[in-house]
Amino acid sequence: MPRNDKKMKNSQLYKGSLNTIIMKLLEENGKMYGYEITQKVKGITQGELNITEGALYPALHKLEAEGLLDVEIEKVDNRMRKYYKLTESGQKETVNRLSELEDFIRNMQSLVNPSPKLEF
Amino acid sequence: MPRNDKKMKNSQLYKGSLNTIIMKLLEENGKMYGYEITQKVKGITQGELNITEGALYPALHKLEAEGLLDVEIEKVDNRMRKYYKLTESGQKETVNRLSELEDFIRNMQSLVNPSPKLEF
DNA sequence: TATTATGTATAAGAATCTTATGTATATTTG
DNA sequence: CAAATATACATAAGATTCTTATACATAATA
Repeated sequence: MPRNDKKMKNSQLYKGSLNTIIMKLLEENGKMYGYEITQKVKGITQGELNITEGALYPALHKLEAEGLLDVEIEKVDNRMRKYYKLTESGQKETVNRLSELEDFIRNMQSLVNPSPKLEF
Repeated sequence: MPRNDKKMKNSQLYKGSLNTIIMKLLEENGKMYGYEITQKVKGITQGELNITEGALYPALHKLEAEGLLDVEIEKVDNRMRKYYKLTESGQKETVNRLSELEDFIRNMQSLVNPSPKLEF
């Protein structure tokens, strides 16, 4: 009966990174639909990151409301798909978000793996 | 009049990483007090990450309540300091958290910087 | 025929953080 | 010397993001 019994062991660390992930994937692939994004992320992370629908769809709607994404509905095999792509504004913002992500990763690496103290 | 005018441009990306940062610093430095942690993080990240008290102190209290940290109060220069250190349980958990962080960083790098498609 | 996969959606609640305060002492600056 | 800044802890209200659960619907598979 339970339709969704896949265990999400996603650590709290991923919190806050979903928007950046979505925008990066759209920048790379032109247009994608929600379900496709979840599968793509699962593939790239070898099953380690499973985006839940409860997180994904509200995020997509919000990015659209902010004018960063455009949507285009298609019907494939009698099933609805909502393709999202970056707007011009979204493309510019993606550059900023990716830059922030690089800073973030660099900072986290500095914290976790501090450069060894110089000895003389 | 405004006592706290430092701008926190911290992106949402850091959300969820505070506990891991705290535990790693304690693992590295033995014992630290709250204010010291904020200054250390600011230093390591060259001012890019400023932990707010509103995030830090509740996090420390929670880690203590979970049995991962021990606290020890000292008075220095007539000012109170609460030194925190990892419990045994906290040390074990730190290993897990750091492992999770490494996975997280690796996955984010895979997403942002995908290995180029092989061409023949 | 029942389950799994595909596909989108929302609501309730949890977790984490920002912002704004509050309290107190020490040090530095105008 | 008075005011501002630095040091040091604390909490409450609200925002944001996510998990969990549920809902609906069609296609493919067991």
